[in-house]
This record gives sequence, C-alpha cells and structure tokens, in this order.
Amino acid sequence: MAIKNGEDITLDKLIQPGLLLFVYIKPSHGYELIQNYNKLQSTEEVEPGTIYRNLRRMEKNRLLTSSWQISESGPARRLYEITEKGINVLDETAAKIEKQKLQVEQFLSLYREQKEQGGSADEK
Amino acid sequence: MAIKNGEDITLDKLIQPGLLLFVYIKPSHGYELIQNYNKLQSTEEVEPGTIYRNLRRMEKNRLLTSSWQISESGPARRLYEITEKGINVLDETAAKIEKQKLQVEQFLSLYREQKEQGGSADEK
DNA sequence: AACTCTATAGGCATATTGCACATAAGGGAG
DNA sequence: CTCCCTTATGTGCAATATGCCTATAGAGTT
Repeated sequence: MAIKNGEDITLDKLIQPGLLLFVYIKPSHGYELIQNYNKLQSTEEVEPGTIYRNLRRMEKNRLLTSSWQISESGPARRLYEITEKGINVLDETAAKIEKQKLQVEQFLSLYREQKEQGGSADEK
Repeated sequence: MAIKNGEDITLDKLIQPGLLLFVYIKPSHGYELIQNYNKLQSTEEVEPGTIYRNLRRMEKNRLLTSSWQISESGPARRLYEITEKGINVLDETAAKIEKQKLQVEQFLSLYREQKEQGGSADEK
C-alpha cells in the first residue's frame, strides 16, 4: 500500500511473491506477467510500471536473472528466470504467507465473532 | 511494506484493519493496542510510532474519535472509539480481507502444486 | 504516414515506515 | 531529593514503494 489518497485502507497485493512464483513456474517476461497477474489474482489491477520496477528490483537482489530475447514480431523482451537464491526466498516467503493466512483467519474470526454478539443487542 | 532494506520481501501486517477491529471490540488507547497487537498477531512486531501514527491518521479520516482520559497512575491516555464511518470501513475492509484470503490460498496452492511436481525430478 | 499492439522503463509527487529521540506523569529505591 | 523505570504519546529524518503520466521503440496494418 502506498499512495492514492490515504482515505481508504489498502491491502498487500503480493506483487513480489506472485511474480517470483510465476517466474518459478515458467520463465517469462514483464508484459506476459502483467497479463497473468491481472487475470489470475482476485485483487485490483497492478500498474505495468510497478511490475517492471519490481522485476528489476528482484534482479538487482539476485532473485531473478534476465536476458534479452528477440521475438519474430514486436520489440525485444526481457526474459526472467529464477535463481537459486530466488527459490530460497520464494520458499521463505511462502512460509511467511502461511503465517499471514493464519493472521487473516484470526482477523476474520474475531470480526465475525464480534458481529454476531454485538449485532443483536447493539442494533443501531 | 516500506523501508527496512529492500532486500527481503515483506508482507502486509494489517495494521489499520487490526487497530480498527480492536477498537471496535473495545474502546482502547494506543499503548494498550500495542500490547494487544504484538501479542495476538502472529507477525513481526510493529513500532509504537507506527501504531500511534496510524491511530491519528484514522482519527483524521474520521474512522475513530479520541478523548483524553486521566488515569490514577501514570500519564494521561488518549482513548479511541470507533465511529459509524469507522464501522462501515471496517466492514468493507473485512470484505477485502476475505478476498485477500482467497488470493493467499491461491498463491499457496499454486506454490505447493509446483513444489510437488517439480520437486521430485529437481531435488537439489 | 498514421495508428495500434507489444514491450520496457523513467520522472514526479505522495504515502508510509523504521529508527532514533523527545516529552511527560507517577512511583519506588537510595 | 535525585535517579531511574514504567506508562504513554508523539515527532524528525532518511529511505522506500506506489500511482499516474509520459517516453521510447519495434513490427504490422490501413
């Protein structure tokens, strides 16, 4: 979460973990990852610029490597592949996400609990 | 996720949703919320400064209201209560978090699927 | 020549955090 | 009384990440 307005509460979009996983499944380039990401994930769309910057960042951090591929049609594309380090980080991140899932479930169960109990007596 | 190092992938800590829910359950002040938050949630600890700033921000956005309470022992504390708007935002946020849970589950299932299939032939 | 699609990327303003530090009340030890 | 610890709230600064907009460029179509 970053800019926008500060008014509404935004949630994590798992950009880096998602990209890392996609590239792990199949080496790919930015434009394709944008398509995949925005079709698969059930959240708001992510800016192309954000995707590209995250890919460059992950390459800088040696989670990915890239090489230019000349395609028969259209401009050259940067093909990303995951590194050993990237796989390790992916594994660690998956573990963190499991914890986050617990956290999310904890939030939702607390929320529902409160809605059920407080809802009847405190009907406004 | 914000500062730190840029090296490792950080996940959302649900600070605002968590605080909003806690205050919804019981009006409370910052110091107490820090204790609750850092004890209940299964993630890394959150800076006191971050908690206080989020509370002030949510008050500015009219999700919370605060009033000074003088306690018998120790300095005055700012007691936060949730507003109507805050409850609405909490409800909306809970809906978003349900979606995020799906997203998280989607990530984990894709991840495990890939680990099982790729794992046997590619044992490091 | 103009337009569209593919493909990558940077500038700028804004938002948020981590770390450190400041402030302040009250209580206990010496 | 002074020093220190706990409670309690907050700010300044640098760093980081994103949204929105714009630039660049190859290749094919009209």
